[in-house]
Formats: sequence, C-alpha cells, structure tokens
Amino acid sequence: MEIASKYNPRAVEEKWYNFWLEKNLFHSEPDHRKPYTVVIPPPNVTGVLHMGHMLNNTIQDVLVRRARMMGRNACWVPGTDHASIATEAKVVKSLSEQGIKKHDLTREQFLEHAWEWTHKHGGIILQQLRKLGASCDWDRTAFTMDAQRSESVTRVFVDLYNKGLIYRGMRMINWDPKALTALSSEEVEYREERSKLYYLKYYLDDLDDLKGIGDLEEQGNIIHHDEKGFYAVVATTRPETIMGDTAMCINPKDSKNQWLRGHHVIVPLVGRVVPVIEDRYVDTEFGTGCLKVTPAHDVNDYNLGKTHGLETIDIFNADGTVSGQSPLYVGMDRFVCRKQIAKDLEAAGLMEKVEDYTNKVGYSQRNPDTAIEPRLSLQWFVSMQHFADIALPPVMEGRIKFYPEKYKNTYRQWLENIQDWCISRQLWWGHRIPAWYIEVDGKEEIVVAVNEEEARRIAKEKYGYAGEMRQDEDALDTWFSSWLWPISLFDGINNPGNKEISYYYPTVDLITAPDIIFFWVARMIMAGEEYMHDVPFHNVYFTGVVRDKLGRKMSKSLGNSPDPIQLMEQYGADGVRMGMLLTAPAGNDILFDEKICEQGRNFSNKLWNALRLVSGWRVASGEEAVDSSTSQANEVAVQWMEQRMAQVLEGVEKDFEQYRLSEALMSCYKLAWDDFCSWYLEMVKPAFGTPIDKDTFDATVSIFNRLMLILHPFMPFVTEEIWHALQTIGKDDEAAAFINANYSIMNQHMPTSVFYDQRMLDDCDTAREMIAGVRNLRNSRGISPKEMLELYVSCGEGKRTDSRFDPIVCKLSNVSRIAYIDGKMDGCVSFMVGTTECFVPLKQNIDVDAERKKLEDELRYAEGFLASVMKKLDNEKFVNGAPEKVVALERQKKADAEQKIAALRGQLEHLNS
RNA sequence: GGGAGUUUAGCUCAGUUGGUUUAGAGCACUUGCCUUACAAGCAAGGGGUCACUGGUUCAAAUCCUGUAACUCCCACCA
Repeated sequence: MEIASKYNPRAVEEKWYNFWLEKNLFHSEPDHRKPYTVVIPPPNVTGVLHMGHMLNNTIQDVLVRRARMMGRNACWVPGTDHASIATEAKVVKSLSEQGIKKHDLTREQFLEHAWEWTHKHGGIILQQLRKLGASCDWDRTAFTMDAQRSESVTRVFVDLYNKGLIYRGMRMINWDPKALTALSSEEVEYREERSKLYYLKYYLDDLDDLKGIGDLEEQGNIIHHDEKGFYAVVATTRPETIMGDTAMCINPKDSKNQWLRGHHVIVPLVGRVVPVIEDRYVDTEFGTGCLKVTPAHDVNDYNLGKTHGLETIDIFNADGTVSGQSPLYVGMDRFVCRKQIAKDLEAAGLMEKVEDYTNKVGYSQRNPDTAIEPRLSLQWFVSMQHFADIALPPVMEGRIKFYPEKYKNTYRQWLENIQDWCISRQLWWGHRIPAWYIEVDGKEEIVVAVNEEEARRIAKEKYGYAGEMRQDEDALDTWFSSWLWPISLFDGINNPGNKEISYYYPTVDLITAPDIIFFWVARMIMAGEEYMHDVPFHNVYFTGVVRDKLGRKMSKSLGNSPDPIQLMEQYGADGVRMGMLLTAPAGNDILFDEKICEQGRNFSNKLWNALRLVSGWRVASGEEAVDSSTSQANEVAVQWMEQRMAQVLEGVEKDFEQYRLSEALMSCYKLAWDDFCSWYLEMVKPAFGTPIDKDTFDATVSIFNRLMLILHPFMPFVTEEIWHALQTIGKDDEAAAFINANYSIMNQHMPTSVFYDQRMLDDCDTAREMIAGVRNLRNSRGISPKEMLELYVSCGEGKRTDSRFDPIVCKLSNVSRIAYIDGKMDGCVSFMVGTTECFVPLKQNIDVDAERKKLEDELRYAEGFLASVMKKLDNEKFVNGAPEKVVALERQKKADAEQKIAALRGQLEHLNS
C-alpha cells in the first residue's frame, strides 16, 4: 500500500465533514443519557468568520466532541443574530448605493429589502464554521428573528411589562446621530480625545457697578471686568451648546465666585439672560468654577435642570444638526457649528482664551466614527434593579463559575451599579415593540399585548375602546432577544416545561469573549433566573482577544487579520485549530502569529507518517519465529507506553476540569510526538525487512487507536482519517468498506486514566537518560550512530537497577551489550546517569584533555550543588524547623552529590594515571 | 478618579496551599545527520541574578510593603 509522505488535509477534511453530516452524527435528541448542552454565541447573521470566531468555536468544538466521546448526549446549538443596528446600517448603505433612501420606503418595503439582504448574505458564517469542523447540530440552527425566537421576545416583553419591569419614559439617553437611534449605555465606548477648552465671557446682566470690589477681592473673589462691564468666565469643551444654556452654576462654597450670587448673566452671542444658580455638584477646581448649564444636552446638566426647575431647550435635531429651537446656526452640523461659533465668539470679543485639553468622548460601538449625543427622549426601559438582585447570587455563590475567576469582580461591580436598560431602538430591522397607542378621552393610553388582536381585546376590556390603534414604530435592542437564547432555542418561553427545555436546560459551558459580559452573559443569567428559576449555564469560559503578533487588535483597517478560510486551506483546519489552542490560555489575550499553525500542520503530518510506518509493518506469521529477546523487549515497551498514556491522561483530565485546554493539548502533543513516535515506535520498530510479532503489532495499533481518540477533540479530521486506516488494517476490502461506511471515531469512548506503575516510568526515564548519554557521547566525539559500541555500567557493591529496559537501551543507542562491572574501565569515556557511572570503550584515541575538562566541569557543578545543600543542612534551624520529609530529602541530595563527586574524582584520577 | 490584571529563556507561556536536585515546556536558535515513517524530519546541545526594592521565614519565582512599566474594565469633572 502506497501512502503519500505528506498529509493532505484538504481532501480528507471535506470527506469526513460530509460523512459526519450524512450520518447525522451531530444531531441530538433527548434520551436517557446525561445531556451536555452548549449554545453558540450567535454571530451576526451577515458577518464573516474572523479569528475571534475561530478561537471561540474551536474551543466549543473541543469541549463538545470530548463530552460526546465521554458518553454525554452532546448538543451544540448553532444560530445567528439579527444584529439590528449593524445589519440595518448595511442594508441602508446598500440601498443608498442603488439610489434608494430608507425613508422613501415604507416599513414593509424596507423589511423586504432587509430580508432579501439577510437571505443573500446570511449564514455564510455558518458555512465557514463547517470548514473548521464545528460539530453543531445544524438541524437546530436558529435565528434571533425567526418565528419561534420572535414569539419568545414578544411574550417576554409583554410579561415584563405586566410585571411592571418594563416602562416607557422620557429620559436622557445616548443618541447615535448617524444611525438615528437610541443606544443603551453599554453600547457607548469612551475614547480619549485631544480637544480644546474654550473660556467664554458671560457678562452680568444686572450689575453695572460693583461697590467694594476691593473687599470682595480680599475675601477671595476673582472679579472680571472690562470696558463692557463685569463678566464671569465659563470653561467648556462644547461651545456650540450655548444656544441651549438656561443657567450658569457655581458652587455655593466657592469663595472666588461669591460675587456672582443671585445675579443673572447673558449667554454670549445668544443674548439670553439666565440666572446664576448654586449647586454643590460644581467642581470649584475645574476651569473657573463656573459651569454653563444646558439641560437638554448633558446628563449632569439635565439633573441640575431638574433640581433647579430650569427650562430645557433642545437645540439639536436627531441627525446632530442645529434645530429651529436655536436662535442661531440653524441647520448647521454640530461640529461645523463648534468651529464657527468659536470664530464668532472670538470676533465678538467674547472668548477669553482657548486651551488644549484632553477629554473622553463617547462613541457608538456600532458606528465608531459617530460621537454619541446625550439626548432627552421618550424610550422604553427595563427596570434593572430586580434583575441585578436575581443575577448576582448565582455567580457569587459559585453556581456559575467564571474562568478566569477575575471576571467575577467585574460582574459584581456592574450589577451593583446597574442602570436601567434602554431597549427601544429607532430602527425597523428587529423585533417591533408590541405596544399599541390609543386615545381615550383625549389622553394617550398604551396597550401592550402579544399581537394586535389581543391588544384590541385588552383595549376594549380595559378602556372600552374599539377605535384606531397605532403600533409603536420602534424595534427592540438586539440583546433583548439574545438574552433569551439558551431558553428560546429550546422553546422554553413559548412552551414552558416542554420536553426539550426540561432536558437540555441548563446548558453546561458558555464560551465567549469578555467584552460581552454585560451585554450578554449577565443578561442571560437574569433571563434564566427570571424565566427558568435556574442558571442558563454552569461555567463561563472567557476567551482572550485575538491580537496580532505585535499585540495589536485585529481589525479590518489595520489589515492585520488573516483570513481564516485561507489559513485553513494553507495549514488544514486541524493545523489552525491546534495553532489557536496552543496560544490560548483562558482569559489571556492571544498574540496570534500564523506560523503557529505550521506546528499544527507538522503535527498532523507526524501522525500521518506514524500511520505510514505502522501500516507498512509485516506481521510475523505463525511459523515465522521472532527473536524471543526482541519480543520480550517489545513487551516492556508496550507496558511502558500503557503506563505513560495512563499518566498523561490523568493530567489531561485535570486540565479539562480547569479548562486549561492549551495545556491539555500540549500534553497530548508530547504524548503522541515524544513518547509514542520518538520513543515507543523506535523501541518496537523491527529491523528493515524483518517482521514484527503479532502481540506487539496489535498492541501498537491499539495504542495508536487510543491516541487518536484522545486527540480527536482537538484535531477531528486527521484523527478520523487515521483511526479509519487503523480499523481497517488487515481487513479485506469488503470488511474495510463496511467499517468505513458505518463507523466514526466521533462516537467512540474516550479513554480514561487508569492506575499506572510509577516505578516502571522511573525505570524508563533512567533508560532514556542512558540512551541519551550514549548518543551525546557519540555526538560530541564525532562517532557515527552506525558504529556499534559497548556499554559498561558500574553499579558498585552489587547494587543493580532493574534491567528490563536493557535490550531497549541497546537497540536505541546501538550498543551490542550492557555489562555490569565494579570499579573503573580503562580506555573508556564515561558519563553519569544519576549516581551511576557508565563507561564506553572507544577504539580511537581518547582526547584526555577534553575528557578531563568535561569531568572537571561536572565536578564543579556537583560541588556547587553540594555546597547549596550543605548550607541548609548545616543550619540547625533548618534541621530542627523543616518537616522531616524535607530534611530527609536534603540528606538524600547530599548523599547523592557526595557519591557523584567521589565518582567524578575517581574518574579524574584514573584519567591522570 | 476607582478597580482588576500582567511582568519567569529570543518569542508565547506553565510553575497548584512556600520545600523534589542552583526554575520547566513549546516554538525559535546552535551543532551533527537526506539513518528504508516523517528534512513539515532525526539526534544532541546552548540559553533565565524569576521587573525592581525592602521585609517575613530554617527556606521565597511563590507570602507581605513599596516602586516602575504595560494591559483591561468601570466612573457625570464641564
């Protein structure tokens, strides 16, 4: 059988993915087994796969595949998010490219376009996940705006409204002037920005003459006046908002501004006369201690306005241009206006000075170039205190565990300072708010119901109303559907207690990025507690942010984000998966260098070549005798490999319990590459042309098999390919075809750790050191690996280590025999394994000086080591204070070091004589 | 302004409640090998005053005080 020496992932990956789909192996139905449920963090429906998705979904797939192999009924539910703002923006853009304006369309026409767009671009990302090998139950693919999910959203809205947890009100909200919608406070990102601080002159309206200036100044007042009169100076970063000023505020305790008390000032350019009010909110240290108050355009000013009963003048339109409420600059964009007003103030002599200033400006998360505008408007809110109260305990009490744990703090901090959630969006793409407005006795009343028919019924029942009804135009925040995801996927809102929700809920693990801990994780916990009275998941694994190798975030504009599809074509999905996992400890950012995928690709190839080796072996037939010493050595090798595998599995199991996936993978990698390929296969590999005994062959195939099972969650494709090859070795075509058509590694049982013999592992380590010693000796003296050597082991006083590995040592270090001696050997070079001296006779002359130097170096090290041990042992406090075990250990170290030193000295003497 | 985290080999990271040889891994690096599975490979090897400082202890990468640098989150100083 001829197999290519290079593994080719492409054909293999497609073949097996289709096979898994055909056999419906990802599909789950409730049964008697324990469920293992994971819900995908739904990517944006029209998005494309990026490295963050790759990481996130690789981790999910590893966990899901492993759980499946451990006998759990694994169900990984995929789906997409309608992403209202992002998708609507894309649709609007596409329409405008066709020369169509959104508001020239009716809502229905627009939605038609939006659905068309969604169907065209939607789901690409799910197709891409298949390339990665994601074992999602595609039959369950959901969409946050499909019928079942939409119905869930509506029901929850109605329910929370009826419980008094959703209300509509006029509030200061964050407004996106580009998307023309309200945002929640979580959707605003603050960025530091270099700007200007403008110092404006507000002349006093009612003060022409000030008596006793000197006295006032002596009391600490800072009084400005010029030929035009007395004035106060106000520092602001937003001079364009002065048209909305309705007061000026000072701190009542601010000695430098006492003289302004009770007066009125004139807003520059605008000419409006506004009162000087006093409030302790004002920071006396900032600027001049005088604050302009614009209740319509600043949250703090709004609060001041409320307490002091100020007028609110909204000078901006929804798109950020100056509104007709303003006496000046009507129609001008807010930023253009800022520049213009600065010029005009300057020209009018109303600008005292301008300073450079750095402040934080809020931007829309979805429109990163658009500065958000605080805006007073009528919106729908979820009252959050109740939800904070129910969502905090599960995490603090450990019913939900966060990995890494530090996010517990972040979570608590947020919940303890919770703000109400603005859920209405002035968008069409999304779940329309199920509220209808009616007019009863000249007053607007709201009817909230799951549909119009129900709304009519309520209107009639409650208000005796049967006339016109107008549904709210707004849609809901995307996250208002996402927070129901673990419930709505199993129809737990519409059909509480149904078979699926009862079986699959709660889910087990949630794998997500930390930046959506508030948006999504926290709110799912709230919804879970509210509607299921149980947590939505038990563990949350927060992945890191995928960065480039320079530590920069991957972004389209930087062009530093590799295309995952291309990466998979280049290195194979298995290679990329391994690359991602190797650099991804939980919670740490990932500095992704695509070279790491090479390691994964090379590993696939290594496994592939191990298969080539094993499948090329000829098994000895009955009458063909295999050297009994060889088969004995092989037996030891097999036993050792079994012990080693059990040991590694123990560690891997612990790693998985703590979600240390990269470490688990590294252990498996070393088990396969180092222990299995480099050591075990070399131990049992028959000489060229000779057969291998059947027991060893069967054992090797069995071990190889289990290695594939262990690795399968990490590298699903190559392991399936090799596993099939191993299953069919020695089978006739028909049997092989049957196996290939009917079995998959996917649903085999994951090997578990068993008791192992530490003694045997230690003995093998000693043997491995001995082998390395001989190899090193060859390397450093230029002796060919082909030259047969002899090895003498001086074990003194008949102290002999277990020699069962001797034949293996001979084979792997190309030594004809190992003899045990007392004392030293002439004409030899030596090395030490622990405290044991090993001698190798050489035919050629020995470079005495070089040997002496080696021995002296070793001696120096050993003496230094002994000195450090003695420092402890000579210390009475150590001997008396440290635990007995520790002292005994140090004594052992001392004895070993002394023995080693004596041996090295002996060798040096021997060399010199 | 508040909080959290990080700092160990050239790079990315382990190092479990202080004690198992004067600190480990992978990659990279050096040397020698096209040895009949694999050069995407094999063998061997070099490389670190554990950010700095002071302390606690018989014993510190590990615990405590401080310092520095970087990162992230939260917050209404215009």
